[in-house]
Amino acid sequence: MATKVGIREVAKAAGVSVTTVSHALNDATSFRVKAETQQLVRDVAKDLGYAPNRLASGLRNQRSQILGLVSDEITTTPFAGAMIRGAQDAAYQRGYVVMVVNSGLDSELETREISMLQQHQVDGVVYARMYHQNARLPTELAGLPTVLLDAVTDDGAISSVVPDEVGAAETAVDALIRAGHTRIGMINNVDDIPATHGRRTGFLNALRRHGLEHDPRHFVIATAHTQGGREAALDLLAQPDRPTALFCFSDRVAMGAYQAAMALGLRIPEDVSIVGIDNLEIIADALWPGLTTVALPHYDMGRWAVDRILDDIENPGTPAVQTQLACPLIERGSVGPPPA
Amino acid sequence: MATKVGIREVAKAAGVSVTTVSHALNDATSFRVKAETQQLVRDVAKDLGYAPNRLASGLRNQRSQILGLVSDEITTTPFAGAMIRGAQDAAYQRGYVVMVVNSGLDSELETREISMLQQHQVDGVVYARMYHQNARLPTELAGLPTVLLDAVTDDGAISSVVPDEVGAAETAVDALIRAGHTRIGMINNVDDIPATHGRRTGFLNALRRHGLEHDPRHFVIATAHTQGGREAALDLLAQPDRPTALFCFSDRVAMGAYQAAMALGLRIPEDVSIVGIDNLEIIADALWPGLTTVALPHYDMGRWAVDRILDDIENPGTPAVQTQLACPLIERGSVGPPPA
DNA sequence: ACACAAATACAAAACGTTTTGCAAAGGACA
DNA sequence: TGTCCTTTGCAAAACGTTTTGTATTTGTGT
Repeated sequence: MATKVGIREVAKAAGVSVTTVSHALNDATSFRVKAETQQLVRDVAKDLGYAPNRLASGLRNQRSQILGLVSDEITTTPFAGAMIRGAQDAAYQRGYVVMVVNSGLDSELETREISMLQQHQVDGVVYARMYHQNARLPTELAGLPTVLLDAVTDDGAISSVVPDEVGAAETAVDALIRAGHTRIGMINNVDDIPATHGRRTGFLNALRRHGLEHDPRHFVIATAHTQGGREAALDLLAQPDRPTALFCFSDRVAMGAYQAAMALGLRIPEDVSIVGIDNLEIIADALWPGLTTVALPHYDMGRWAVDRILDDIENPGTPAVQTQLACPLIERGSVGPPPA
Repeated sequence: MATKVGIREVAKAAGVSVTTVSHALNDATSFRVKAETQQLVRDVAKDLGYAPNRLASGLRNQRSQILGLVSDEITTTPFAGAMIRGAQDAAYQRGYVVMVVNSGLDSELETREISMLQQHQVDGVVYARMYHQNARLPTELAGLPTVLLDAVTDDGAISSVVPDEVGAAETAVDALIRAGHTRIGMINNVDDIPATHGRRTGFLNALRRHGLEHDPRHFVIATAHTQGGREAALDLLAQPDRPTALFCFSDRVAMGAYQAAMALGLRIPEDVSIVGIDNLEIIADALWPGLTTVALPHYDMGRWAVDRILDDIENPGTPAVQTQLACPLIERGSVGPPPA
């Protein structure tokens, strides 16, 4: 087993001093080393399989090249996975690496975990809330480059990235309108969260923009899971002049709508069209026919967040910016023209 | 903004030397400091909000207190989330923190990412394969405490943890038998992976153990997603002496079985009972009635893996061990007695 | 009181880098 | 050939800890 190769081993092998090696490797200050020497050093380093010890360089530079990612809830949905992957991809491309902690709803635990991150001298942290709510940032994070993911602050003092909820809803409803529907129902969420309000106004916007009028009887509120969706859809579809299309708060709700349609003997999309939001592949792809839905950009939000942090690190003092990311339509088989 | 507080600030504030502070804080070597002095130092440290710089201590101790987690595929299912959470929880409890990288199927990228982890001097890595296959470990990992998660090596030279696939299948089928079923069908996966074989033998075991005979016409193979399950179940349930219960390779397959049953006008569980494997809440909870299924212990595997690594770090040379973790039955509403 | 042992605190070195201030070597011009 | 300037290489300090070897204090027994 080869003894550990550090910068001094490289220096010895190349017949130069460690200073020279350092300069050759970090070509920032590289007018101090002759081009061919630099090349030599690099070759030797590669030959020896040299890799810098980032504990040491981090200590010296006061920069760990580590980003923290604190998330409240990482399980139960694939969303967190996509977000982490986006963050990690972006970090990797810029030479950083991501430390993940998650604390559920235990905010004392969260505090301690943030402290761990700080002990490791993370250069910044993305603070992700899975349930897209207005959140206040833990005070411990003050002074550290931070961006909020899937949440916004009231004061706008810190950058944040969230899905464009109203745009998402408009996209979904537009798809229905484009297919020819004029009587469109919506099953919304009961919870008082940004998604609820955003998707409602998106729904109304789309209707208004196309000059369609909104029948309040076609707007119902349910708990945001499959069972809630089923019951709500049962209500909606049993009405005499039932809507010919349903815009559902989420894919899980949409799944309930499928069940209701099935129970009522209505075929999708021949008798009723359905569109959801989330693009939970595990559901949208599994339903029959496949569910047309609008994807939430978790991967992109993860990328955006770390890119923003790294920009801020490299160029401190950049003013905070609040971003909304677009939500693309994913077409499968659940929307068709309205029945004649 | 308070200037950064290091060990020397604490020392000055407490009126002692930095050595004393260090000894007081890491009570391992603590016969060298008087108990009350130790207490004093600790109080002062807490007052000042002192937190050690782990870059520095890691450098000195040759121990970073960081674990790497390399995963091939982190998105699309909630499994990875549960696994990460398990790993992170266990790590946190023992004072460690987890660095996550994921590389998809790009093995060259994986190599570079592992190199990043090593540059950060991770003390160990859990190498997770989401698709439970026999895997060989990247050679770069040699010499670093490592455990395989959801995969095993041929030579058994390195510790691993996987679900007890045959036990999982037995548990699922037992539930059916206990409810009184004697004609039980299985929809298995086509892919040549451990899960496929394990669940098949578990199925056969359970039948044999209860003296039930296995009707080959009640055993079908399908691609492991909803559509495959639907088609397979359609086959199975259209047979004249159709099985009264179906054991499905996965929850997604089971979802297909639901669709088939619905299409054939069979009620669940009155006309046919169904059980899956995975406990994908997003599906199992959403189906109607809820799907009885067997949970895959991803959270526990994550925990087990890091606990094993940390044991190995604290006590090097412990022989490798291959573990299978139990898979508990999660009862919902999809199994009942067979129709009269 | 004295010597000796035990208990406690301290200064300094080390971990692997980066970077600054200097010294040496090389080249050009007079 | 000598001086001066430019180019290139080196030694040493610093980042914030931990730990070893040693000095100092405190306490005990005679």
